[in-house]
Amino acid sequence: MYEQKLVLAGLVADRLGLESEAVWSAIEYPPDPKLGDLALPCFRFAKALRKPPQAIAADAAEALRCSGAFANVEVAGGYVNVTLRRGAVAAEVIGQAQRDVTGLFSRRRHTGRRAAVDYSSPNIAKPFGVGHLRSTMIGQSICRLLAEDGYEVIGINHLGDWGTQFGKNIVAYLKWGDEETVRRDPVKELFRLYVRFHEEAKEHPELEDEARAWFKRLEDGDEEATRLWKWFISESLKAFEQTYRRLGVRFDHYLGESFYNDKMDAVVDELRQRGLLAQSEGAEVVDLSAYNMPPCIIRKSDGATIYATRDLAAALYRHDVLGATDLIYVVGAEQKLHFAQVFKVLELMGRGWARHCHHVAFGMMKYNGERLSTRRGKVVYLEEVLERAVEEARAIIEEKNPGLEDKDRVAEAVGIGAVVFNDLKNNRLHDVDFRWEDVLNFDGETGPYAQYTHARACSVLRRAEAEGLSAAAPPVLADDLLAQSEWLLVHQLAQSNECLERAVDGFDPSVIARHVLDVCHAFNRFYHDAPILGAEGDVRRFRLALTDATRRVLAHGLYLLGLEAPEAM
RNA sequence: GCGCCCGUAGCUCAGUUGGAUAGAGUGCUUGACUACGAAUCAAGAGGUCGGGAGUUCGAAUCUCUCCGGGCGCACCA
Repeated sequence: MYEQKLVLAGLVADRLGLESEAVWSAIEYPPDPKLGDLALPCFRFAKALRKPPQAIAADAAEALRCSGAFANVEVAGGYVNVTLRRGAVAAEVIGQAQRDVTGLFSRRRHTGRRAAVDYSSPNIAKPFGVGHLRSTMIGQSICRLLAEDGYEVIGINHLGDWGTQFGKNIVAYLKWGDEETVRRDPVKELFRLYVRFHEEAKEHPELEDEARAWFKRLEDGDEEATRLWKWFISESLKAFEQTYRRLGVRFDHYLGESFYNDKMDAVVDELRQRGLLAQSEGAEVVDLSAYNMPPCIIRKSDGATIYATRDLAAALYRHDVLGATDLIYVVGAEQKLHFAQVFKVLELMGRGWARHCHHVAFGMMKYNGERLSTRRGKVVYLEEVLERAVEEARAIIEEKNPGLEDKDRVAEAVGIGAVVFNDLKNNRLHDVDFRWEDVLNFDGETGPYAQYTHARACSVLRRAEAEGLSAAAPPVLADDLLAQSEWLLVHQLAQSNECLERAVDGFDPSVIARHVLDVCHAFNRFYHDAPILGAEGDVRRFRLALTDATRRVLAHGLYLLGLEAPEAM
């Protein structure tokens, strides 16, 4: 649709003496396809041109008609409604999808930029709950979206691998744990020990002192403490990586908080040199009152650094060492103020690139309306959610398609697809209340629906191939040979690039999820409305090519969301 | 108290950045498989876009105000 809009904008801009960009951004889609395929409301030009909108619309329509570029141009009130040469446009859109789906989605606007995306970032020795799915899958999808639009992407897992909690882990392990049990199920066992620590500490507060002492030893490089700490990390990572593999998630770097331990002094020194550091209530802070924010604490009153210091060091590392031009943080909305402070301090440190730092916030995951809290042991394990969803998928396959090959692999793809899609389809910022019924629902606006539609298209194409029919390059049909449902599908496919742009600009995978659903709906409607294999000649060739284009767009859209697209299910 | 986010159908949510008659899914009622896959499609009922005021040709969208919910507001991350 991009080409068509360019042509329209250019013609109208020339005639009216406006900027092409201004016309372009005014173009929209009519509410009813009977009105046309593109619409240009002329109200906003009235003031500048000092003419009534109707006259402007008439003038613009005249220019469009003369050009002969469109099938039909009508004026309705202050609107110009344009009907495209549908046969030609359809062939072009389908051809594009078949040659290179990526090209249908993206104009690669950001080549030459490198984005460091910080996502997932679970805490070591704590369970991977459903809540972590948000950062993980939103982050993963954003990585793919940015790469699609030309960015070079670096995915970073900023593991929570440092802090006083490790003193607690060590104490609890030495008192109540054993190597064998930890090895068997590291995360669950370490977490069990951690929860027990908190329970026992209520009765025996001296445990807290012991934990602090052990963390101090860790900071001082004590051999025993370091050994245990490293062991906890490697065991936890094994478990996390298993989950990441199931989800199809991968990182370029695992750079945990501890990685920046030796990089924070430089930050503090620079802040001091620049005169940004102030004493306040015994702590060293950057005063941000001029920006209507509380001070950013750099050093606590006991001299220790804090997470803002660490995030500053991490940002500098990502920019200076990793060469990132854009820093993306996929972290919960509750940390909004923290990131606003960190970005502001970077700016005050003279880092102009601070304006390319983005906190991609998302709402909280709740369960029965309550906040999930690992500390209080309130967790829904992600592995359990995935397992139940996969079981559900397997049961449905047994019922509907017992002869399917590769049942296990497909059940895995569909079950996990349901969970992931459910998390990506809505506005990031909404809090979500986790409900089993939502996750285990495979009908309607769901991942399995999208996967099913894809498999259905594949199925038609398989049959076509078996009959020796080609789905390659579509013929150009006469406009009136195109059924309404066919055109609506083409029109939907053609909007892929604007969806990608909106998704990238807003760091919002849900735009793609919605688009995938819209394509599915349009395809299924077309599928019911028009026989594909039962048609003949050019019409059949066209419909097969359209089916093939749809299949490609769906597979790619699902990829951008991090879902698999099985060819049968 | 201050700041940010959210409020649209019974429920979960879209709404192309101020445009035409506010749309999906789900649930409910109903129709379509001897049919290229029914994990599908179609039809119906269901709305004071939280309330009120303002801005203008035009507001779910922008401004103000009130109500309701969430999150944050210095030594946890």
